Amino acid sequence: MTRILVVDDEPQIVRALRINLRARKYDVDTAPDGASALYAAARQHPDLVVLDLGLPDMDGTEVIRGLRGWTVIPIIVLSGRADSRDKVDALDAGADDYITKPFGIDELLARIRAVTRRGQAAAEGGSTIAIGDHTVDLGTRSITRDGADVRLSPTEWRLLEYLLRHPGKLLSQRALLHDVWGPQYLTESNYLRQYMARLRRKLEPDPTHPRHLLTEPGMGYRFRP
Amino acid sequence: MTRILVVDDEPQIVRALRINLRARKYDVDTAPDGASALYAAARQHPDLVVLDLGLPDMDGTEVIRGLRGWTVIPIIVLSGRADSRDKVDALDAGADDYITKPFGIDELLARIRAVTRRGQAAAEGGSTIAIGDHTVDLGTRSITRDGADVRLSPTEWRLLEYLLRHPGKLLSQRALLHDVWGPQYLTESNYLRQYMARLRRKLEPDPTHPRHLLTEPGMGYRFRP
DNA sequence: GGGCGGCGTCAAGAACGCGTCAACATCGAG
DNA sequence: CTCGATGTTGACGCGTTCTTGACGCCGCCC
Repeated sequence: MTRILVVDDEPQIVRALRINLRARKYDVDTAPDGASALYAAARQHPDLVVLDLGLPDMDGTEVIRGLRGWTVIPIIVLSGRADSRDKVDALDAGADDYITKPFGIDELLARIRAVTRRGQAAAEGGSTIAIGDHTVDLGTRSITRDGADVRLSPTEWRLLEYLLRHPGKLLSQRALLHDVWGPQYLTESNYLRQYMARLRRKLEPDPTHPRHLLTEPGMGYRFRP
Repeated sequence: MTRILVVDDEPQIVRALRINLRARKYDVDTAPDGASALYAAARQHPDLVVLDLGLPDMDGTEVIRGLRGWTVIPIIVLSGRADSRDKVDALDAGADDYITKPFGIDELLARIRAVTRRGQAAAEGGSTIAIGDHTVDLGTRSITRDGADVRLSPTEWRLLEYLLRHPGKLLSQRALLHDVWGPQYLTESNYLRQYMARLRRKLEPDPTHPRHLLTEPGMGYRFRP
């Protein structure tokens, strides 16, 4: 879950944000001033900071600089002043986005989505799937087994990807042949036997007794996570 | 140098942006409508797009989606409407930032700096990358191997940079050709073989058994840190 | 129990992708 | 103009992958 740190000294705004963000399944921490914000950030490692510039104890850009000294997590600035100077200062200090009060909650949510989406894309892009003692990463198209790489041919990859994208589901031979080889190969069950065997040799601990790449006689195949 | 594509149908705005951005040492391309914007982006590979939502030929969010289909470069949206709905739509379509007209040029510049800084931080992290016994610095475009410099041609640099900016990820031949040579070279796999060989001769300890610039037969290439 | 279809396995030729070499074109500097 | 560096093409050989056929095993049904 995404953890958001809200920094603002006005209780009613903090309350409104907390309610709205929690409703969207975000995890929310709050801090009323700059010092406690820096402390909370170091302690809780939020995934994103929503920061009001008008804090009682220190200037908002100081908080930004304090965070940027050790982390690159996104910072979205709230401010009551639409003054261009403030925006420039905050963004140059390291803020990722700047919203002027009064703002719509849906705009804030959209900007949160934009900022976190970017972070996730940079971090990985694809989740990783465990199959036996192998780790399959569909994003980078790589498979590792205790450090060593396992190489797959293009056809092997297409077949494995189709299986992994429908975990637990029974996939008919026709469906597999259609999506991996194409509509004119619907009867070539030879290929399927051939390449399922290859995948098992490369991925199953005991290829003759598969535990994840299962055969459903007369029907098709199934990937069991 | 950072290359910026400005998309707007109002000549005076385009002119003002061009002058101001050029003064800040940005490289500026322009496009008056959505179709030519998509064409120019595919052709010139800008590092950032400044996009006006009110285009004559197509909706701004359509342009965003068209770009997001193949690239992750930052997109900053300009709009005359402060309507919250428009902001949400644009950001959810894939925009990185949203500025309402009228805006101050210094605010735009600050947001450009914020967005490009983020991209660089996400891409490099430490700016210097080790590959074998060589040290590659993407910031200064230099490579050293125990004191001695290694020289690369412009095309070799573009190819190496694209590989290094996606460490561990499988990069298809199409993607590499598109981003290094351009969209009209998608089938010229000759170039790829030629220049991968050059990079390996210059960077790999044993070019015939590459340890970092790997080939995935039938699929593409991969940089292993 | 015998026939039958589905499945796993092996083997071998065909097709394809890739690395490499060599030659030519282009372009800017001296 | 000459020269060197860089980009552009074509061709060849080798290894991998794809394709195809055949065989044996097993469970199911008649």
